[in-house]
Amino acid sequence: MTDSVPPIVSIENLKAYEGELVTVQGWLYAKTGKGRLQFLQVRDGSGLCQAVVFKKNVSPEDFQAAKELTRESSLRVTGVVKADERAPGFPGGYEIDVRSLEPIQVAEPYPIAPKEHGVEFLMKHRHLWIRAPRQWAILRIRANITRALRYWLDEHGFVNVDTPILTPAAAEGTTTLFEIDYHGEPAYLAQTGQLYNEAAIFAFGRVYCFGPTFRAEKSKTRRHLQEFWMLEPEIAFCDLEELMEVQEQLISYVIQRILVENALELRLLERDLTHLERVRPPFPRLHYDDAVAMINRAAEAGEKVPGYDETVPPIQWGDDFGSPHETYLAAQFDRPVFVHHYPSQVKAFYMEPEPGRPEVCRSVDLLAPEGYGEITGGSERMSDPEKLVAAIQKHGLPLEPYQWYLDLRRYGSVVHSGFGLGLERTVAWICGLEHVRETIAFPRMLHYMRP
RNA sequence: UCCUCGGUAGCUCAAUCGGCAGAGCAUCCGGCUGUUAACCGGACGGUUGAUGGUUCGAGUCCAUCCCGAGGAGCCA
Repeated sequence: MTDSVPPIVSIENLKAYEGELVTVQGWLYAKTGKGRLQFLQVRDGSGLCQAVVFKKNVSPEDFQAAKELTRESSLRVTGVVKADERAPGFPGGYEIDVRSLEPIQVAEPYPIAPKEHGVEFLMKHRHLWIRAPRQWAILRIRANITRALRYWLDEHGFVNVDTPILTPAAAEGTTTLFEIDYHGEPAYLAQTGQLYNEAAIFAFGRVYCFGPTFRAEKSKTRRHLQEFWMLEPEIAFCDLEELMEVQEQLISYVIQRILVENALELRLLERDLTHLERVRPPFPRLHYDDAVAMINRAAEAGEKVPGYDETVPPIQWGDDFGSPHETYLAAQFDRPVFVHHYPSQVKAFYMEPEPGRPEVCRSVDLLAPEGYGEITGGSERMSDPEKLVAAIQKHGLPLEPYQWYLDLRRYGSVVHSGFGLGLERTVAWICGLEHVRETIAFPRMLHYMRP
């Protein structure tokens, strides 16, 4: 068997082949030449490892080929796996002592150097930028967050029901929507699947949808995209308190799983893990009344908003929080915090008013720590048909398009609740990123959709 | 939509008071047996975002526009 062809192995599995002859196929991330020695850093999608080409160990042709390889050239290298503390890469610690190599394509000069670049340049080369180690780590974590979210829901009796992306009207009647031509009739890209989820719970009990949503808002901040992915669970026979329990269980599960399964990626991102390790139930709960009092106490004392370089602005009871308010509130806790019972006037029409205190509703937002802002928003839904009709009219919305939605309250209405989780903000928080644009392979931002 | 900052070599940036357009990296050539964004020597590299104006002279000052970044509002 001495003439057998060496196996093609993944870099993440190199360790298992120590001392053996293997082939790795991938792309050249970086190269350092040193006379009769060439260090090749090879990526294959699963990781990155160093391949060492000694002139005396390979044919003259192969050594010359190694010298002529450019960054991002595709290649196969065959050699013996050796443990070496000096070997860079991820997982790292193992390198390939090359015996032969086969360039597949020698790449043209690569525009992205392994050093500092500006945001504009990198975004224009997003199709190439995603090859970089940091982006690789982020997008792998994103994929695993998605997997963990779905896994937890699937294991807890939720049925995945996909909701439409093309919709006839605004679901909440608030935010700006992208309009398209639906065979002569105006239609809109969905900003939420919630109303359809509410129909689905009467068939399946617990459901979730998970897909892209669209907001045509002129938002240009580190927390906003025009197209983002939202996970929306909806649960029958569930009130506000139970809704918060579901959220803290789900989010804690995801984070603890990422800490274990993506330790390598988090290390690559140099993420401070102490914040994430604390994310376990229960999360603190803060009533809107108390939040307002906290903010105004801080405003009076002239406290600074962390990372904002301005003092906490005062707030009137009944107003929604601005970004500085949310950032200040979240900074007062060492884990995500629920803020519940917002004023009804600043929330959507379908949220259940608090019995005996209709000026507030049974709504809840989850604020992530470290300034990442609102990552979920949800509520107990109004279940009484007459109250819902009144709420729709009070918000100045037409009744006719909501007839099917009102049907849900006519045929076996029950207490139910749901929430939406912004995937990109969650990824940014877990990865410790400055901006959500790096949390999705091809972000859609204000006036920016190429590539 | 509003506020603030920015646009100079492929990339990251410098250029004093308005006075010769510069450096590092990348690329190419040569050297080096343990490099980690290697190092040493050499070469190549410019419509200073666009248009108009002020001036003997504009990267620099003025006006308008284009593009980008951060923030506000709104939201996940």
